[in-house]
Amino acid sequence: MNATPERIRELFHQHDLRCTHQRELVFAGLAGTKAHPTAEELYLNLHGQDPNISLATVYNTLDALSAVGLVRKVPGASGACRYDADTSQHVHISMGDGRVMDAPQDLSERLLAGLSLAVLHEIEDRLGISVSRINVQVIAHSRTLKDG
Amino acid sequence: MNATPERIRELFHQHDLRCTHQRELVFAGLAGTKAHPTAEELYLNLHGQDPNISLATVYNTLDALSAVGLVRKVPGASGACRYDADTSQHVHISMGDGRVMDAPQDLSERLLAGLSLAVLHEIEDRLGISVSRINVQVIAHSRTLKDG
DNA sequence: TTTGATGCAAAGACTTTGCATGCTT
DNA sequence: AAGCATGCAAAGTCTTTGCATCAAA
Repeated sequence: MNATPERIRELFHQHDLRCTHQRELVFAGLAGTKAHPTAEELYLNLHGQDPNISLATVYNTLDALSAVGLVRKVPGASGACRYDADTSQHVHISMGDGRVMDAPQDLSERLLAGLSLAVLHEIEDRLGISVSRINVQVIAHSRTLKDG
Repeated sequence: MNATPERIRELFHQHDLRCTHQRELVFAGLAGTKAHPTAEELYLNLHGQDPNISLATVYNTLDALSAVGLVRKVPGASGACRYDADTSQHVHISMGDGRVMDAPQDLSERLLAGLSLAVLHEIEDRLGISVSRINVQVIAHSRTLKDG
């Protein structure tokens, strides 16, 4: 999902975001990993490329980007908030240690395909709400030899 | 889901938890609401019943109870962590303002029934992990007159 | 009795904010 | 040139921890 600088500028313009050096770094850094990093992890990664970037800017930028839907906060059960530049519907696998992985795309699709749109509409109607998205999160832990 | 004191003592014993007054209060308080409160909200509720209970104890107790599976942390996108004493598989609806509601039980069941066990097993096999649970979270916001 | 839980306050982790400066438009 | 973003540090929010005391087993 490596976004070119041109593509990033385009995305930012589409969402009325000023295109600053730091924001490009943050978005490119997030788009270039599958690790769903925390703000601080991302900050440490970016620090090599621009030693002046500040953690506050990383937080501010991630906020700005999630406000317009260019990145998403991924709900990990605990600890620091994690971020993902892949905003397509896909299944997250939360490991006990806090790491979050993507499910393989084909399996994500097959799992999500089972969710009934009819039921979602009924939820909307009965509760008088609008559904904007569904998160499916698989809670898992690495398998030991004993597990079956 | 109102748990009697006897039932609570039984549950605690089953999980090798000391049955203290405070823990009973916390569990009963959580089991008696559908509001998925934060630790602080729960603390404020319980404070009326026992003005001596401390926020730290509420946190410690909620940790102890989730460690043995008697309560669950519910992933709300942001802000303070929320808790639920209903540990059955059910769908959570996260509203934009941070509140979390349960989906009506019949709709929860119908939605979850669509999730393919075969796909879950394939996730386990392919990634070499053990799946312990699935969270399905519906992101929604209250409907305004304009929405359609 | 022994062991673990409580309450308090302090420390810690994570995130946001105020403000002067600098960069994007 | 105007206005928003940045960097820094301070403040804020949420959670955990150390320790003396107390209660459950």
